Amino acid sequence: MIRWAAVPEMGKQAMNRDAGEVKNGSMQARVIAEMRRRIIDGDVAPGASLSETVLADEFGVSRTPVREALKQLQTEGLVEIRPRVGTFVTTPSRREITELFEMKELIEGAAARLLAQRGRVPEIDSLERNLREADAAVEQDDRERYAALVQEFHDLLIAGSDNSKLQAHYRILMNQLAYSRLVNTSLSQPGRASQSDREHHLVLELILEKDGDSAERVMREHVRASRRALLAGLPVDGRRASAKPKPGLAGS
Amino acid sequence: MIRWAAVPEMGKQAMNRDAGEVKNGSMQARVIAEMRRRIIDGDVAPGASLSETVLADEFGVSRTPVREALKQLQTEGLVEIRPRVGTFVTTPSRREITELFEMKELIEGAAARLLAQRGRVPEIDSLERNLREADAAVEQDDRERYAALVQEFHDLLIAGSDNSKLQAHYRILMNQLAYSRLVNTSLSQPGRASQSDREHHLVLELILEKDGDSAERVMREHVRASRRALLAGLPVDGRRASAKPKPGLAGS
DNA sequence: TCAAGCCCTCTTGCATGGCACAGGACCCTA
DNA sequence: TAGGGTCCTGTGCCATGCAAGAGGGCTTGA
Repeated sequence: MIRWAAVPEMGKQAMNRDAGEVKNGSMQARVIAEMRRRIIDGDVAPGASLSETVLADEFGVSRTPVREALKQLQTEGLVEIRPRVGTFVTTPSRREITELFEMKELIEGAAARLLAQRGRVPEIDSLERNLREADAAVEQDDRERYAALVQEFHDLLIAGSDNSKLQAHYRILMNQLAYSRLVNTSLSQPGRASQSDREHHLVLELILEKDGDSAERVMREHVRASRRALLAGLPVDGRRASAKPKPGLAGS
Repeated sequence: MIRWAAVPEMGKQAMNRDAGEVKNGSMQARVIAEMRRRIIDGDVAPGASLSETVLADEFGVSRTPVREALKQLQTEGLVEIRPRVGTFVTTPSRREITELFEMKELIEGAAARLLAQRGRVPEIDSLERNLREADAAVEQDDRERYAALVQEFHDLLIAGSDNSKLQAHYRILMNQLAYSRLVNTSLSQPGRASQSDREHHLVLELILEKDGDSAERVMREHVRASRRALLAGLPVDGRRASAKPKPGLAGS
C-alpha cells in the first residue's frame, strides 16, 4: 500500500528524502511522523488525551520537541490543543465528514480533469496496470487487495494532476478522514467493489479520450457513490470507525 | 522593545482554523498573527531572513514562542525553515502561482455551486449589497475601493459555501498567494474592473437561479480571466508583486 | 593575484526548570 | 446528607542554557 510518508510542510520542496523511513535527524520530525501514523491508523483512540510528559518519556526526548510536534499536528487537524487543559485526538463530527467528502469530490474531480488535459503521461500507464490488477482482485473477491488498489488508483490520479498544491491539500484531507481505514467500510457494502471498479474504468476511459469535463463529472459522481456506500456502513453517530462510542459525550 | 504594543490592531479576525474559538492570549498566538500579517502585507520582503533571536527581542519574548510561531507559519506555507541555517519568507515561483490559481478556481467554483444549492441565505443579501457598491465604485473609477469590494465578494462567496474545511483551505491558499496585494495588479489592466464587475453579476444571477452547474462554470471562467489579467501585469520572473513591470513580456 | 583550507561566529535543535491556570478531590460547615 | 469553598495535582506556557551544524571570512600557501 502506498502511503505518503509524511506531510512535513506545504512549502516548496515536496519530498527531499526519497520516501521510506524518515531518517531525518530531527527528533520532532520523528515524533510527528510516528504520532501521525498512530492517529491515522487508529492506534490511539479518538478523543484520547496526549500528554506532553508521557510522550516525551516514551520517545526518550524532552517535552520541547513533543510540544512542537503536537502543535504541527494541530494545524493538520489531527489533534486539538485546549490551552491549559491538554491535547486530544480530534474526532470529526458527521458534519465534518460530509465537508471532507465534499472537498474530496472537488479535488479528485479536478485531478481527473487535469490529468485528462495532460495527455499520455506515465501515471496513465500505472492507472491501466492498476485497473488490470483490480479486475483480477474483484474476480477473486479479494477485498483487501482491492482496497489497496483503490487507494493506489486515487493516489495515482492525484499524482497525475501534476499540481503540488493540490496534492498537499489532498493529503491533509485524507489524513483527517483517516481514509485508509474507511475504505474497507465502504467496500463492505455488497456489490460495491465491482461497481467501484466499473466507475474507475469509466473515469480512465474518459481521461484517455482527453474529455476533461466528463472525466471530472464522472469522477465526482464516483466519489459521491463511494461516500454513500461508506456512510451506509457506518454507525449512526458518525464518529471515526474505531468504535468504542463514548456514552457520556454531549450530543452534536 | 515592546514594539508590538505600538501596533494598534494586529489581527482583525482570528483566522484560527477548525472553528477554534481560542481567543488565545498566548504570546505565540500574537506572534503568529503579527508575522502572518507582515508577510501577507509585504512588510517583510520575500526571501528575507527571519531570525528567532531578533524576533524574540523585538516582541519582547523568549525564543521559544517565536520558534513555535515560525513552525506554524511553515505549515501554512508562508516561511521556509532550513535546519541549522535559518527561516526565510517563501517566494512562490511562477509555477506555484499557477498551481495556486488552479486551486483558487477550483474552490471558488465549488463555493458558487454550493451557495446556489443553499437557496436564499444571508450571504446572498450581502453579495447583492456588495455588487451595488461595486457598481458605484466602477462608475466613479475608484479602483482602490473596488479592489476591497472584490475581496469581499470572494470572501462572501466562500463563507456562503457553508463548508468550514473549504474555507480553511481557501484561506491558506490566499495567504500563500498574498492575494490581497495581487488584486491591485490585476485591476490595473485597462477595462478589467468593469469586466470583473460584469462577471460577478453573472455569477450571482446564476446563483439566484439555483443553477449550480452554470454558477460553478462561470465562476471558474471568472477566476481564469482574473488570473490572465494578473499575470499580464506581473514581471516575467513571476515573483511576488514588487511592482516592477518589465516590458518584454513572454507570450502566454 | 588567486585558490584552498581552517576557524570563528551565527544559527537553530534540544534539555531543563519555573510559573500560572484548570479541574477535580477533599474537607468543612450547615 | 448536601452544599460550597479550598487545596492539590496535572497541564500547557515560557525562559534560559548548552551543543551541534552551516556559512562566511580570514589566513596561508603557491
